[in-house]
Amino acid sequence: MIDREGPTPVYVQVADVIAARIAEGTYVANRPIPSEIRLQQEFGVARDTVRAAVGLLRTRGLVFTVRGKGTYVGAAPDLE
Amino acid sequence: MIDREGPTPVYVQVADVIAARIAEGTYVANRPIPSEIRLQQEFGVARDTVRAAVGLLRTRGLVFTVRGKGTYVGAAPDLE
DNA sequence: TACCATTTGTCCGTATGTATG
DNA sequence: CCATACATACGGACAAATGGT
Repeated sequence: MIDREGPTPVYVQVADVIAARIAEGTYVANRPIPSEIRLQQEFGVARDTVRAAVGLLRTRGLVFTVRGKGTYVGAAPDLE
Repeated sequence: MIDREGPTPVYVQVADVIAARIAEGTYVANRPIPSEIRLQQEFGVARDTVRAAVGLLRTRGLVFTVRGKGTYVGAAPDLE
């Protein structure tokens, strides 16, 4: 699932997979995606890499993160 | 008790000590092992490290964890 | 009901060391 | 040298479940 030989960085590949799951509806709006630990276990990558991937998605506005809770699909709510 | 110089990661050493205590009967089946805070105090390690150690034991099926309660010796009950 | 202590779950930031391209 | 990636380890903050007062 992850190609370590190709030119695309692993963290970008992980981000792409998660983005695809969001697009498919595997990960649903306002629902959390798996935790960093789960993701690094599933993809077999380091924490560094998972965090870089999630950071990318956050930059793209695909997810937002709430400290102590998790990372959610969608745009960050103004407040609550 | 913990060797930070050797090749064995600290979290593996902690896991080994806990596993030994289970084998010895110091920690008893269906009874909780000390909390993460207690363990990090005893071993002088970070919570991160304790959680990695407990995670190992969980993978080995030696313990199971219930959020808000603790980590218990034995196999996880199906339901209750 | 409300509050509180304990415990685990999750994320954040940092740091060190190794290795590859 | 630098970016990427892995592994380990530290410390902190906040969230949520549990159980008791």
